[in-house]
Amino acid sequence: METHPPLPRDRELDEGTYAQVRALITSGELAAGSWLREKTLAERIGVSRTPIREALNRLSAEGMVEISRNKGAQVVSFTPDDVAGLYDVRAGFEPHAALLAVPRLTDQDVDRLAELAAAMEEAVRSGQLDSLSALNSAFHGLFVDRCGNRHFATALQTLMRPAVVAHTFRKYSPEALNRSMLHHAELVAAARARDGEWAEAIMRTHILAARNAAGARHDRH
Amino acid sequence: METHPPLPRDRELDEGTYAQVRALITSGELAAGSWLREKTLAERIGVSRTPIREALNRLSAEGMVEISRNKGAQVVSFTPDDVAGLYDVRAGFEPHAALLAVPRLTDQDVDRLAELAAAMEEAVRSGQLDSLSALNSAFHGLFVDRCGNRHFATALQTLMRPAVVAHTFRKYSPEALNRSMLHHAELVAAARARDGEWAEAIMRTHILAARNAAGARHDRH
DNA sequence: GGATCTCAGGTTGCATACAAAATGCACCAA
DNA sequence: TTGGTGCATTTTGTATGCAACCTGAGATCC
Repeated sequence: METHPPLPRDRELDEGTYAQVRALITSGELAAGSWLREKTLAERIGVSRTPIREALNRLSAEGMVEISRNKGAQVVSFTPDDVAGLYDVRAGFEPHAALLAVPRLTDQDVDRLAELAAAMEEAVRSGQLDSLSALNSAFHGLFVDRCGNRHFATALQTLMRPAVVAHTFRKYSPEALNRSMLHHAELVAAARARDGEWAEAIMRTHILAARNAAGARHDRH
Repeated sequence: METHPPLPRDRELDEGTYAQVRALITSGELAAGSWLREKTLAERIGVSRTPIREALNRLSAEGMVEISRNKGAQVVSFTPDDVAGLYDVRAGFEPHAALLAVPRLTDQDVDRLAELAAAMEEAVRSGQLDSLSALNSAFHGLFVDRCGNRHFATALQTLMRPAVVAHTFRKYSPEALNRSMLHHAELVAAARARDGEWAEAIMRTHILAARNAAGARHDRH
């Protein structure tokens, strides 16, 4: 008996409801602070409330949305101090991840980094600042994924995902934007040389520069 | 006999399905690797499958359980390398959390730390090694919670929660166990003096000692 | 005898229905 | 006008039913 051919319509479920809701947030379609109504999202994505609730719970655990009991979920909004804290912490964690990851990178990984860096430069040239965020988080995410420690990776992703919400390249001056691209290129070079310490150093530089570019310097208390 | 010392119920008390499921894991009642059947848990806790599913999703996002699609959830299990990696990362970042947290502690916070440290010593004296894990994670969690950076706190908790599953004081030698208690006492002293740098130093010592006591030394490449 | 197929049991994924809680607004009184 | 009160609507929280899927045991075929 030949089996039923699988209905060829499952392409719309790329990665599931969770990814779609997250995309609505990272794309900026749902701004920081806006409410995420279960029914609205359910109709928009075309599923029932149940998978929406699961997605919101997961996003809440990851820090991208905040849920108040019996009141619903809203996209996290950041005080300037939150943003500053985020950069501080990233400045602490991500260079360490780079140090761990670089010696483990495959040649394909390095090529992918180069590809992403090139795509970002192209995006800057053509003024497509919106697509930068996704590329940038893929670039940084690769270092995190390859750090060789499962739990460090998930913790770091928990840390970085809300950063995507807060981070916008639109605040950058042309000069800062250019410097950021140079950092990416140098990270690729360090990766290609499999020099973890070099990567660690430039990553730290990169994040501290970003902290300034985003106007997120801390006032020392 | 007095078997009810001030248990760590400062956060959400047992109200909440999530907390109850987590308690089953942290208490060791559900060992690493064992399956978490939704129906079984639902009957055991006395709710329907829906809140159980939400709890499992959240625990999955926090790294304490692993969910395979259509197959169910199981308590996360650790390779020795995972455990070693966890200690490495904690050694890197928890001392920093202590440095940030100590100047912000209230007097009540310090009293709570002292209370927890005393409860742990009592547990050691009476051989109740099982209750140590919960007390210990409450103790460390307080430093993390008070570090003054929301995102740093959630990331570190994501990192530490699975560690609770892996961490067992049963591997400790009596000597190591005793040293660990002394570290806690010294952390309380540093906290009472509001000396962040002292706390940072002893916290780092504490974690590196724990790494050895748990037999989780890395081969550094 | 060994491998494959079929089917039954059980488990998860999703949709729907209902209960509980919160919000907003009209209305009333001071 | 202003402040409070009660009701109606909206929204979330939970329970339950059903379909899809995975797993394992027994039958079947070579």
